Amino acid sequence: MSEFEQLEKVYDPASVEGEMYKRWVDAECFSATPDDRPPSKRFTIVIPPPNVTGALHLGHALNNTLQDILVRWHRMMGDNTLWLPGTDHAGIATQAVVEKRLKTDEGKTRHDLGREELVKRIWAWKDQYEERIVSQLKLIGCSCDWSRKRFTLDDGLAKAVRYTFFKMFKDGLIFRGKRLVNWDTQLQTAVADDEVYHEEVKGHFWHFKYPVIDAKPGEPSHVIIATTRPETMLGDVAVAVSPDPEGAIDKREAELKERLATVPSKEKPAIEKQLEQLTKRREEKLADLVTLRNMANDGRMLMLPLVNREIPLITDQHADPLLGTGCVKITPAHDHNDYEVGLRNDLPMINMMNPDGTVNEQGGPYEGQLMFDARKTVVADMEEAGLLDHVEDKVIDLGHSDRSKSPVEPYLSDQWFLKMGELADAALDVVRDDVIKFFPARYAKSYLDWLGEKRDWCISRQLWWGHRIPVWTKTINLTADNWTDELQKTGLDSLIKNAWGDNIAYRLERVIGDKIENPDTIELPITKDSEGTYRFLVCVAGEDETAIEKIEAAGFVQDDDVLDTWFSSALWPHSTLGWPDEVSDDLQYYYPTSVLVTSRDIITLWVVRMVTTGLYNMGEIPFDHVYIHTKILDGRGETMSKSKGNGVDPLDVVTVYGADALRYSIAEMATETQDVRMPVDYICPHCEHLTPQAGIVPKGKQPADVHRVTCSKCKEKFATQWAPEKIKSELPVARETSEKFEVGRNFCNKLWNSARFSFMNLEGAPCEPLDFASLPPEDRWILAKLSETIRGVHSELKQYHFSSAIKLIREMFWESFCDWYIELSKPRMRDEATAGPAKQVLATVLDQILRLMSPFMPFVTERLWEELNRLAPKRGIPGSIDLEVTPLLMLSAFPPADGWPVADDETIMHVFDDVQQAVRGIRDLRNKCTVPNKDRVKVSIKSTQEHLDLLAQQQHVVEQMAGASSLDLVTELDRPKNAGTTVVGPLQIFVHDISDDDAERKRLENEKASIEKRMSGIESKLANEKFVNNAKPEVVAAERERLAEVKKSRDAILESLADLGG
RNA sequence: GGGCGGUUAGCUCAAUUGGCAGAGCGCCUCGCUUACACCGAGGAGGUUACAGGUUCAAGUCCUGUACCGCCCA
Repeated sequence: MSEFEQLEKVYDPASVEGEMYKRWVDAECFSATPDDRPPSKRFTIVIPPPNVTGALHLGHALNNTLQDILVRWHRMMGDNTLWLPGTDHAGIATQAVVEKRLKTDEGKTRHDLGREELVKRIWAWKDQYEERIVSQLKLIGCSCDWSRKRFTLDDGLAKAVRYTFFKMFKDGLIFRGKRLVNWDTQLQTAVADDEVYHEEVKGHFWHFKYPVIDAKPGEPSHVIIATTRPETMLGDVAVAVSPDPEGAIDKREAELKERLATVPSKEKPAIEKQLEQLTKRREEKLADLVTLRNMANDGRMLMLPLVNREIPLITDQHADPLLGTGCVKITPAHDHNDYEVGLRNDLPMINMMNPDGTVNEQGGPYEGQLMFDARKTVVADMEEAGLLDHVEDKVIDLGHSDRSKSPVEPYLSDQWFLKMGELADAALDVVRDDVIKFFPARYAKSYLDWLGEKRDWCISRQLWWGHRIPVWTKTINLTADNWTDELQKTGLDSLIKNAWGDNIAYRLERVIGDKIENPDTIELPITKDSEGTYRFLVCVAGEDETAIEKIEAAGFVQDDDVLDTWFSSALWPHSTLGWPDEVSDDLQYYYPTSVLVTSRDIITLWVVRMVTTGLYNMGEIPFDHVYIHTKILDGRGETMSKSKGNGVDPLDVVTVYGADALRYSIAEMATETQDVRMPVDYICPHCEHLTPQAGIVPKGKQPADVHRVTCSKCKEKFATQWAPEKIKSELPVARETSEKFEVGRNFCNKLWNSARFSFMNLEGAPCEPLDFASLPPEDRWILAKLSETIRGVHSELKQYHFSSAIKLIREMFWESFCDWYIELSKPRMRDEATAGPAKQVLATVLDQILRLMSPFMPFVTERLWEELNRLAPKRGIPGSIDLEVTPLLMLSAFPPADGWPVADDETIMHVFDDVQQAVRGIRDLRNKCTVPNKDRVKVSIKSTQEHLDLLAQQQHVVEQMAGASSLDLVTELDRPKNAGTTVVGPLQIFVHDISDDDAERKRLENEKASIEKRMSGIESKLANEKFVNNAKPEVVAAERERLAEVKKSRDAILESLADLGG
């Protein structure tokens, strides 16, 4: 006992983690360089770049821990392994947080600052949070090649973005068009569908009358429409009715009748009621609906009140004859459904809103009012005009911008789009053909379904933070006579002749009214027929400053918009490796990457787009595998998010429990199908009492920010980590954590202590060839167990089954190695005659355990490896289990994929299992009869000679582990007096002098009852002819065997009862 | 409205192809046995959400219902 005494009794992560990480960095363990290893021995992951909006939370910890496990595993398997880190600029999200901060801290808006200054502020924010993010990743042990860290806005990536955009523009894949988008009136930008969340709010359903112009006899003088957004009537262009009201009602009736026939009787009344209502509707409304339909077909017009515009009554399937009056107003520029109706019926699209959410000139007298204010005035005016029929209350599912939390307005605006048709086809094929595999496989469906729709991708955002669209525009009037002069004047002639080089592409759009003609059909020269207003779009690739200067000098103006963040992240797997630079060894060597590790909600946003652009730019898929991992939800099953304030900072977990504990727990949580719930607690900074977060953070999608919390015990106030700096400076900040991480901490401590025990005994451990057959059974057993576990871990990790892999390790380590093997080694270590091989096997097994655990728990294992190297520098069993010992664990070889076949031993596994059963039987008896732990007991086991022979080899195991002073193995035995009795398989066990007859009889009666219950179950199964005839023969045979075993046990119990004088 | 998941012990989750429903935590009993009380030994705890169906046999397959996530409209 010398050096190893310095190991503390309890593992202290803080004293180890920083030192170990530094050691790895100093040894350049993380850096990757192309070499001559073949593609099968390369492993690459590009990190899903965390966005720089804020610090990382547990979801990121999970995502990155799993990547690190894979990366460390492959590195230890000898693969040339690269994990490329970086961050994402996250356009709207980051701009929004900075703007919010600007507002709260300085009361300013972005317009007060101007574009340049705001972008400067965002860069500062980015620098701050990127640093924080990187430090968080390092703290949890991520072995990224930090020298290759990238950011989606850095120069290399900007270049990739411009080249891609240029190529797409040139290939005619990018176009500009009017599109209905979700408009955030506060941030004044379009927001993507995924940035909109829906929330039910209380609203109203206003029923308005629109007068019919020149109603014929028998026709109504007005139609009634209902709307939840009355102000949008200013943009109405039609009213639609059902083209086939009879048919629609008939169809619904038929459906209901069919359901009525099949549903259980208790549900029938509800359907009958619906049928009744349907019949009533047919009687009361059908005639009116038919009249309206006929009016529409006859071209009847309506007078739109307030703005006095004539609009047509039309038929369209969007109008549901079963709802309301069957009439629906059509506002194509302000409603997604109506937009479709507008396209179908070639209706004009009247945009009645300004970007700031006020009514524009189309709203006539309402111009300048905020949409919400216009709602009130419109309703009041309609009422005054006698055109308000009635109002009802209604709950409305209203879309809100995730960024500003304000309701979004559907809004018709100019946007840039990427045509998805052909791009999507290619990306669909690679997944259909299994060139890219999803784990779990079912997620391929999400990918295919979404991409199959081939919806054009809106790539423009009205923001200041991001890659600015590299297109310059100028509008000119051209006639057949002047066009050559005009082009020359602006310098466009040389452009068209391509005199400015390969870095320029242009396109002409003809402007007709507020519509833009399909640019594909526009060609020069201009003729009499094609005279008119043209918009010239010029796209510049790369950073051709000369070209840009010329264009701008000619009066061209660069587009204000920036690209959707996903446009740059779509290029991430190849742009980070050096594309589009032609000479890039990295790109050649490491692309395609091996696996993308991410969460399912990002499949359509990101995975799809990486595949698309990877194929487009590289002609190759970006990764072979996509592993979709679980999501961590809070204790109530809600997604954790910074804005909700229910997230957990991994740093808190690392501080309280240690990085390895965090990683262990995460690996254990990473199961195949389930999201995991994690009840979170605040740790009171005053009294350390845990206050559950669930009771504090309000439920729902749009909760109030939680900044101050009162401790549920000491009633002192503290701040949450998501609170603004001001509050944090006034109140102590509570750490957030979850007891789930205790599991990991305990595991680390167990490992630490089992190693500590080993170190106390390992000094002078030999390393010489050993004859397996001559080893004691526990050695052969633990080595067989180890081999089996190694194989299992490989197999599970190959399928990304992290939880199963760590579970196998846990079972082998804790239940086999600690609970049995170490215990059994104790007496051997004290005896010089047996200590040699015992030390050698212990060192070997511990060596392999550390290697197995290293990818999961790199810090503690590295520290223990250091100690193991000191005490037993040579390990393994030469000729059988050859181990190369390297100074750093993370660079040593992982146990081989096939385990150690030399150690595989089915027989010993079975026999040892039986012995364990016997020991547990005795321990159970001891416990039930409350025998103190210290007391040795006399044990007799009665069985057949065959069983006893096997048991005899392991007599010492039973004696030691069951606390037996002696163990008699006999074929015949009279029941010893006051013995506790039990039956384990073929063994009848007697523990002497621990019971009395009455208690024993009672226990045996209970056992008899339960065993007879089992027996009769099997008997009735076997008595069933159908089972015997239909079930697989091996199943029937297994049942017969079970029955025989159970019968034997029952007989043994009966015998014991008889001996008791029953 | 459509799609994908989920509902199993008090809690968090497992359960290969349909074939004896498991683990960890918590709980109960006992134990500070010289690695570890962040531990050890033992134990209790289940109508697998609900209603039908297929099958010799259903947590697992089929149909429907309810509730919870998420994605897409």
